[in-house]
Amino acid sequence: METYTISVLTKKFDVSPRTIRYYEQLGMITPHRTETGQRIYGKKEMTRLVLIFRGKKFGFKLDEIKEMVQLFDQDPSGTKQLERTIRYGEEKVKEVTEKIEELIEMRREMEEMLQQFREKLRNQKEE
Amino acid sequence: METYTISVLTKKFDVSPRTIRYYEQLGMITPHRTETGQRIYGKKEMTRLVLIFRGKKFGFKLDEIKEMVQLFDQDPSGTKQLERTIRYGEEKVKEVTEKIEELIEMRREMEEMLQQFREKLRNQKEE
DNA sequence: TTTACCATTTACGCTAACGTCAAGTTCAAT
DNA sequence: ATTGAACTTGACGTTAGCGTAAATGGTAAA
Repeated sequence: METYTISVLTKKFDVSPRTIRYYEQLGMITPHRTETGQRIYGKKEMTRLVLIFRGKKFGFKLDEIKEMVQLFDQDPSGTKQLERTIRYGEEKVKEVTEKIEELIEMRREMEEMLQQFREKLRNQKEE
Repeated sequence: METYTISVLTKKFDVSPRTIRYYEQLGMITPHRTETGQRIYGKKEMTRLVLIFRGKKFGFKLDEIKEMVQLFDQDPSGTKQLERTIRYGEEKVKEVTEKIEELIEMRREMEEMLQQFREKLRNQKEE
């Protein structure tokens, strides 16, 4: 079984140890410990961290990310729990879809302006 | 010519006056004033604010947004300036494109997990 | 065993992006 | 003319997300 120390993670994700411990403090990850108290991170923690940093990249707040991570990671068993999870997940998918659409619109507008600048540049060069 | 007071903007964008004034303090908008000192916001400020709030939605920091807004709004005249603006703009478009692609990948993964949960739910209901 | 590094907890510090008074001015309606 | 809402400028307060320093303990190689 693959395990990592905290220093390995700081290199893998290019963040400080403080950052990793802070996420633990918020209850987003729960690494095991050696007898002497050193943190050991397994595969589960790794996948969580990947989700966390991806979430951060898109401007989600840490407590939003915490919700999402817990949701997609705790493997709900009860029927009620399953249904709740699915509903929540569908909403999150919808939110992401909206973000995507707005970003596409944003890009369209940016390209329009760029096009105008390009034409202006052509006109200037002709004279 | 359409103009607005600050209270109209707070309703339009659903933020506090403090927020609007803070953006002015950072030099992101520069509303005109009446003789008594009241701020008046015109069309130009409106479009800037739209850009600002859109940027915020995607997790850009205010000073990043400031750069982008100034860029696409100052209508550069010199040939050198134009070329610089176009290059910068193309880079921003590229960044946005990457964000879009990653978000799409994220959504794909979310839907995969959801699909697994749905199947699990079906299996539970059959028993 | 010493050197050098990696780990731990505790705790105070810092910046961004506002919130929240306070104290005064102006506007709009009665 | 008065009243109340909306505006103004300070200035201090707050929260998230870490940074950083201090004091201490474990570990691996020479």
